[in-house]
Amino acid sequence: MARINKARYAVLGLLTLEPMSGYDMQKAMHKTINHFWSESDGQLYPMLAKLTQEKLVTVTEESQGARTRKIYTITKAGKKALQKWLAIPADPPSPRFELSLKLFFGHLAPKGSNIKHIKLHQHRMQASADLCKQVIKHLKSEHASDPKFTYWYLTVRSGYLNAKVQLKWCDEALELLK
Amino acid sequence: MARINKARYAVLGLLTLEPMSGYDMQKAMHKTINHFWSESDGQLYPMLAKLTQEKLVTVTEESQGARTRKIYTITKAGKKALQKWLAIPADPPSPRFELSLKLFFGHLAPKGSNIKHIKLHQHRMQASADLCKQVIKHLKSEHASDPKFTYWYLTVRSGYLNAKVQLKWCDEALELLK
DNA sequence: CATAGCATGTAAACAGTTACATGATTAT
DNA sequence: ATAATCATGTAACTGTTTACATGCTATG
Repeated sequence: MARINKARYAVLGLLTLEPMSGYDMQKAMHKTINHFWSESDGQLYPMLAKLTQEKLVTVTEESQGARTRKIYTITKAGKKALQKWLAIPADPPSPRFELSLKLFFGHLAPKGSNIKHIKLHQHRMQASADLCKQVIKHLKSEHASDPKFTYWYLTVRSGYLNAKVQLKWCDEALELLK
Repeated sequence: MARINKARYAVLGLLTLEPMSGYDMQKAMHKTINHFWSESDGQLYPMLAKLTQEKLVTVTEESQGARTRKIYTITKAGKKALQKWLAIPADPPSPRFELSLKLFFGHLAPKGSNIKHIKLHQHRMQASADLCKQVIKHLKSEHASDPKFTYWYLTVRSGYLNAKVQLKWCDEALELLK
């Protein structure tokens, strides 16, 4: 079975929101899909170039003085490719939870390090839950009538529930280990 | 900052349980750390060879007739390397939830495909929750007095809670989309 | 005039998957 | 006999991160 490159669809998807530059896309990623998807800079620009070559996006250069921005726009073919991918069932995820891996061998770890790891995780999950809560609030007040609202909401809701249940797990874990 | 190869520590960690062959390790992975960690075959054998070269593990060949098995044993240096890694805080995970990515652009998807994806996810999460439940039961009856018990339990407990909250999310999502 | 942010990209190295290749042993 | 499982590995490809490289523009 051929492997499917998902970075390309993340990029194509973002370009359906509006035409933008590579730099814009970095920021857009952080504002939108960051809870459940991430691409590194090193992937982004080469992917945009590749998609241009494949005619799934087009470029227009916009210059402001000496500086030029390359604005990418998705083509009809690009949108079709995205829609085709959207219909394909997701691969079963192959999980990589470093914390669990460390904890599984926790009896070999130096004293206190397990608890330290869990407290760090707790801190991150609290931040994630707070952020999701904020995003949901923002979505409800600004985008409630948008046809995309339900879909956007569901992704953030998933992030929120995950963070919350991880916080619950942290409490249990700290109780058990102390 | 240098990147840390985690596959090597998964391998070293499994070898602390008991000496085993590459083939054994594949099975051991499925029985133990599969809920939160996975390595492909293509990683495993080269990694064992590499670790041998670095003297973090040793090999002894065991022959049964014409067939030979290579049994790997962790060395003192290997155990030290593992313990050192166990003390290092985990990297913040960079999430890759394909389902969320698809759903985020769900308004562009063909009719019914979003719901199909969620139902598949629901099915997988139910299977995962059931498996975790079974593993917990097994742990409690067979390993309750093992000093590793608490750590093993916590990893499975995390998997169970995650699966459960995802099932809750599936219910909400299906309700919203129907 | 220094600093932060805007803007685009490349190169090297490493990680990871898939498919291929080979052959022995055990159970049906 | 034949199928499943034991057993070890390689090669090719693709994905991904990190660090590097360059230079402009706005703000204090």
